[in-house]
Amino acid sequence: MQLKSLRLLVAVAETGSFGAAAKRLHTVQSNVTTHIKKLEEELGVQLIHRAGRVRPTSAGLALVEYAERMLSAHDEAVSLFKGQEKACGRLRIGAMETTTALRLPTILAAYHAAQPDVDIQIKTGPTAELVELLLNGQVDCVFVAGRLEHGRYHSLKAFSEQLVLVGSTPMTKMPSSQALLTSAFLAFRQGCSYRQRIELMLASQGVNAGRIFEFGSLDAMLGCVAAGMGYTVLPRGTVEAHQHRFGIHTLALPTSIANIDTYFVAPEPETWTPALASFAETLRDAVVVNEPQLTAS
Amino acid sequence: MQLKSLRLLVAVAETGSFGAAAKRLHTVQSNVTTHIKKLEEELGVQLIHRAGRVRPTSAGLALVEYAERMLSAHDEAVSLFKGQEKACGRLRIGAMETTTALRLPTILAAYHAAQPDVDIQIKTGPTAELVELLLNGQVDCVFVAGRLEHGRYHSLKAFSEQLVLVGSTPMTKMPSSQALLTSAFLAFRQGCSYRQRIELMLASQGVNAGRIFEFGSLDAMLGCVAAGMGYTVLPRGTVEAHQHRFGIHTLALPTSIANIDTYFVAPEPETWTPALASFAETLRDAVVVNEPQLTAS
DNA sequence: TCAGGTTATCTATAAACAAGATAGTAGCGA
DNA sequence: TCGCTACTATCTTGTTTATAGATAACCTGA
Repeated sequence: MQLKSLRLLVAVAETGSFGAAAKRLHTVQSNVTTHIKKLEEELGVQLIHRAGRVRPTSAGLALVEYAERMLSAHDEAVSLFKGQEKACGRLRIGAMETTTALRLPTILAAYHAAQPDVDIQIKTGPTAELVELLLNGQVDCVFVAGRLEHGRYHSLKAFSEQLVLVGSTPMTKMPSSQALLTSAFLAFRQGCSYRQRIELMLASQGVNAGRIFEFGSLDAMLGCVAAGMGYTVLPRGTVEAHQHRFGIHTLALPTSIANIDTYFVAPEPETWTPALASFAETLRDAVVVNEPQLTAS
Repeated sequence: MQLKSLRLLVAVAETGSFGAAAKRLHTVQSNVTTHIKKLEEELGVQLIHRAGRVRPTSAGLALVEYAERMLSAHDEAVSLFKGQEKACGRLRIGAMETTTALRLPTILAAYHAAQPDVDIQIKTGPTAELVELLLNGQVDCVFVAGRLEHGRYHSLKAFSEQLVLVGSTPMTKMPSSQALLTSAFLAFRQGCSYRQRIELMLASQGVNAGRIFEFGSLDAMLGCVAAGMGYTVLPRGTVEAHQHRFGIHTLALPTSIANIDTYFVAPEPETWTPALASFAETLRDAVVVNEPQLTAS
């Protein structure tokens, strides 16, 4: 059973004529006859009343209903890839908690305005987890800290963040090693690249990582820092966006530790759905506006 | 885009290998490559990651979802015709009010027990209307009074009914012409063959059809007869089935007027869905039990 | 019965397909 | 780094299938 034959069957049922069906689908009447006949032989049922008025039999009518389901699914699938201008379908994005909170809203708003027919799904998690999701094909693209060395993946430097130390009291210089040792550190769960930076920072101060509490959400973490539970390390922009809600204070970190780049990573562009391609374009536009010195690889 | 290619795509996505997909669908690996490649060219997107693990790209995953919709519709359609033993789908039956009330329940119960997966739809109406429905393909088969002369239709004498005169008082002989003239007659709406019999009966008594009230339902009609509104003519069996609920009385009519045959009419058997074929069989069995002298044409 | 329109059949050409053989490639382990 | 293995891509060949056009058969309505 071929989609071509079913399309002809539907056309015959609708036009009530083999010739008209042939014309509609740009072929000749003899081919319509052949296709219908083949369908009938395949199913062992007469599908079309030929004598007098040409119209579908009960069996034909029943098949037409299924044919319409198949054809509409087919046409929808085709429009997923060949839809002109407007993309449709689904876009699954993986992003770090901080990126989701700070950077994505603007971009998603712009994207949704451009492509209202795309269903957007966001999964948040630490870098390592996101890379895993991408490798498993459970998301279409991710925003992670650092480019993915794995070949056959497309990386685009999306955002540059400045990490700052966040505490509950104003700071003018780095807390003493003693203060750091006795304080707790709050970080995202295992795998978050920011957490590595915390450990790096502590090491640079000659302090071994002490107690590190793990959090799943940004709000919870900042709330706890504000409550004096300890320190954390976050992008400056993220903190500033929330500073009016929490009683928190920041301290700049040394450049070598502070600078952290967020990359947009996705499989090769040849594998992109129009929805993803369009998202990458939206992202590129947004990045160019913010910092013209973008790097693709 | 062919169903065959989509089936291969799904198999590749599920097995994670071209060779395994080929084996599953009883073909060779080179054909799988060709089909997938053709799909990719057609859609302008890479569907399968070939390097390392063979797995679908985001685009491939999206297409697989549509493919599954198409294929399941296809398989369902095939099982509609090729399903062994159990028929499925839909059966649209047209029947007269009296047949529906008196004869169908038994048959439908037997049919439903045999074919539980068939959705049954009943449309009731007078003979002329039912024939119209059948000719238009809006029902799959009908029960009507009299065989359909139109060629290319399959007729089977299903039931023989004895029409009786129904009134609100006990009758031992035909009411007088005078009584008939001053009485109202209750009948189904225009097109009901029983109504023609009423007029025939009145004519045989030398009376012109007087007031005839039209009803849409049997219950309403019998209720009105019981209330003394007038006479009606109905199959004996139908009346007997309802006699305990209404205060009504019957009088046998002359054989020439009384005998009326109900036929099962459907298009040619070649056009039957398994659901309809199975129904015809159930009916034939039921008819043989009741009156072995059945006639098919 | 005839005319007009419609479907079925036939045929030659072109295209598509399936299977097998072979070449190329990535990943793995020594 | 070097094979080894398992996999996909490509090429070839014979066969099947699709297409368009011409023609025959058919039905319907006048």
